[in-house]
Amino acid sequence: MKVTINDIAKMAGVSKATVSRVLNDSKPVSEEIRQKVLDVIEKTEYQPSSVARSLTTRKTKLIGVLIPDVSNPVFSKIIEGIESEANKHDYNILLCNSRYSEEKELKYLDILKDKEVDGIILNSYHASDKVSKKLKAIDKPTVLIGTQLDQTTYPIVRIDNEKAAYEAVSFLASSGHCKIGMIHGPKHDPIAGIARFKGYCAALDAHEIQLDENLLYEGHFKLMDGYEGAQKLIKMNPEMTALFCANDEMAIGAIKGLFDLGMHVPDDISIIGFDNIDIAGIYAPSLTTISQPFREKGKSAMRVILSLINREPVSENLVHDHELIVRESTQ
Amino acid sequence: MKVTINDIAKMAGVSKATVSRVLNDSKPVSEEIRQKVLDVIEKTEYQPSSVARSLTTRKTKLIGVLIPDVSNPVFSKIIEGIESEANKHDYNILLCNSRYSEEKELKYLDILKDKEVDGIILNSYHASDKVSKKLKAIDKPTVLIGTQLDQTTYPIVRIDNEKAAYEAVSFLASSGHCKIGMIHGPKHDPIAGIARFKGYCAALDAHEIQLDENLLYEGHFKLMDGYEGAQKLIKMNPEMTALFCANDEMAIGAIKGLFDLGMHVPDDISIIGFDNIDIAGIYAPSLTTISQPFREKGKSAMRVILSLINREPVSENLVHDHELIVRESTQ
DNA sequence: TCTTGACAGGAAACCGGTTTCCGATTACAC
DNA sequence: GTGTAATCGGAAACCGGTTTCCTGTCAAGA
Repeated sequence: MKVTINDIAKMAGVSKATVSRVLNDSKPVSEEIRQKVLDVIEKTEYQPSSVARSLTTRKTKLIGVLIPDVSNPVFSKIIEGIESEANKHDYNILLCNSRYSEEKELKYLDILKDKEVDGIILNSYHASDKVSKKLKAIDKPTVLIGTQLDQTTYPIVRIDNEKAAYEAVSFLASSGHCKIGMIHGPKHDPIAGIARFKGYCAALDAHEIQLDENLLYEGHFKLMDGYEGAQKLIKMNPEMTALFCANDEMAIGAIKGLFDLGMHVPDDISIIGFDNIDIAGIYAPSLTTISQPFREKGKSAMRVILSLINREPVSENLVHDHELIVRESTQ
Repeated sequence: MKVTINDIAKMAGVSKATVSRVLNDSKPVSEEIRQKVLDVIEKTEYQPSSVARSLTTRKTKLIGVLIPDVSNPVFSKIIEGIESEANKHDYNILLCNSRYSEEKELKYLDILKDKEVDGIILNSYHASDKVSKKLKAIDKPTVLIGTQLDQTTYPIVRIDNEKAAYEAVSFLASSGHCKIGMIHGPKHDPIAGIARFKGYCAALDAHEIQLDENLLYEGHFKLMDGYEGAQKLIKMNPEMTALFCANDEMAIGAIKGLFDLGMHVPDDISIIGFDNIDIAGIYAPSLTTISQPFREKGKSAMRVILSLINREPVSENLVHDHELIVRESTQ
């Protein structure tokens, strides 16, 4: 049977209150008794039950991390950042993988309430009203990563997606391209979908290039979206010389799609991605892309959660730096 | 303030025992009272505290998953499998990322004990005696994935690494290659290190090829290990026509390393990897490799844990199928 | 010497559930 | 009408900690 605080108390000949005090340094205990208690604890390898402790302290040392897809490197790197920071402060990660389903997101929010996590880090895909409402009902320290929620004021950790897209497209325009296509994300995604598209528009505008609906294709960040999108766009616009993709996966799909039509990157067409995932640097041709610090974003989010838990002031809007990384896929 | 079972009891005019019975169907309750209780629960949006429940039931519905690196797709896919199966049965994942450090592995095992998880899935990197001992002390349902631990009899979920490596190298030999190098893993890794190397030896043996120490290079599964290893091997053995790498990352590194020396895959040299990570199919040239079902392994592990928790019999050794996927990097 | 205050440590309440034990009510058989 | 069994629901113990409250002891000050 597991040894409890009562066993320790009996064996040390003290009350369990005293044992608790020794464990937590919550009140002075004479050196003599303290040593006796510590000896017994050592001998029995006693480890207090965090479940019991949580019941009284109302703290679980658990942080719920809700993301759409663990196996997507974008999210797993964020998790890694969160974990490393959490670990430093004795917090643990309750992993919630929504698989891009709103139903699962909502279900997980219920679970997080039930488990009484100390904080929630939300990287949502379906930033819906329902999610927003449920989150409010849970009423725990919450941070959003790359997510926008209406009618809420949770701190947000992000990069300036619009500016980053602006820089990417400006780079293309400055390099002499004027027929620049874009494979953008879905409209319901305010971050990777809308913001990056806005940046694209703004850059065209700044370079006095007319926005052309025929140069646009909507994808869902999957390889095949890039593959099909690139093929469709180049067929409709043989004069297109550059293509901006809202993420690296679609960019690589685009390179493949164009290759299968006999076109070569960057000789025939320049391509820029977004995110700088590992493959981007390894792929042939290596991918020009926007790099964003996923691990750092995770760490920031965790730090904000800690501040919220400790009721320290936090900034509402933590914008991380991005960087345009020029490689072989553009010219 | 949070609403508790006592509040519900008072509002419904019953005892909290009755509320508990309604919640758990643990004893018959008259329809009239049941409805009254359910109404109050609905109205108040009451959700019982899983912390309090865990204290009495001694069950946390938490599964500790200990892996070396979340951001490695190999592991994140396993996690995905675990999560999807766990979710079906109302279990949750406590994520433990050891970052390949034994110290962190041991620390996390302490945390798992402290948190009183219902089960542990261990994909260890340092399968040391200390880990083994600590695991025994925790005394919880445990499953190993791709890990060997001395002096223990935990169920193991795995593929037949030796046979898979044997098939890969046999494929090369049957294709006419007889100078076949290998970039293998470290010797302290009984699975991806030793077993795959053994398979390599066995295949050479079966094709009556002499093992040549000069054709071997030890790496740690990193891209750069493959890059440097391939360059070193080809310089020492210009006659080498095929190279088997213990994982895909090293294989891709090898392709790059050889490319930078002016050699082309597969025209000048054939390369086989291991794992079939996403990049393998996308890379140019696409990689011939051994595919293993990571998600399925995760699911299996979780199923075994569930069986252990329910005290059902389990098989000690769950071997999943692998598959040789022939692509462009071999000829 | 007596009073006062500081301080260590114990008893007990409490956190929010589950479960055992028991009593009250009702139904049924004789 | 009485005895017995079945059934529903309440009181209380319990899970393993933390914390409040209180008591007894001892030292310092008057």
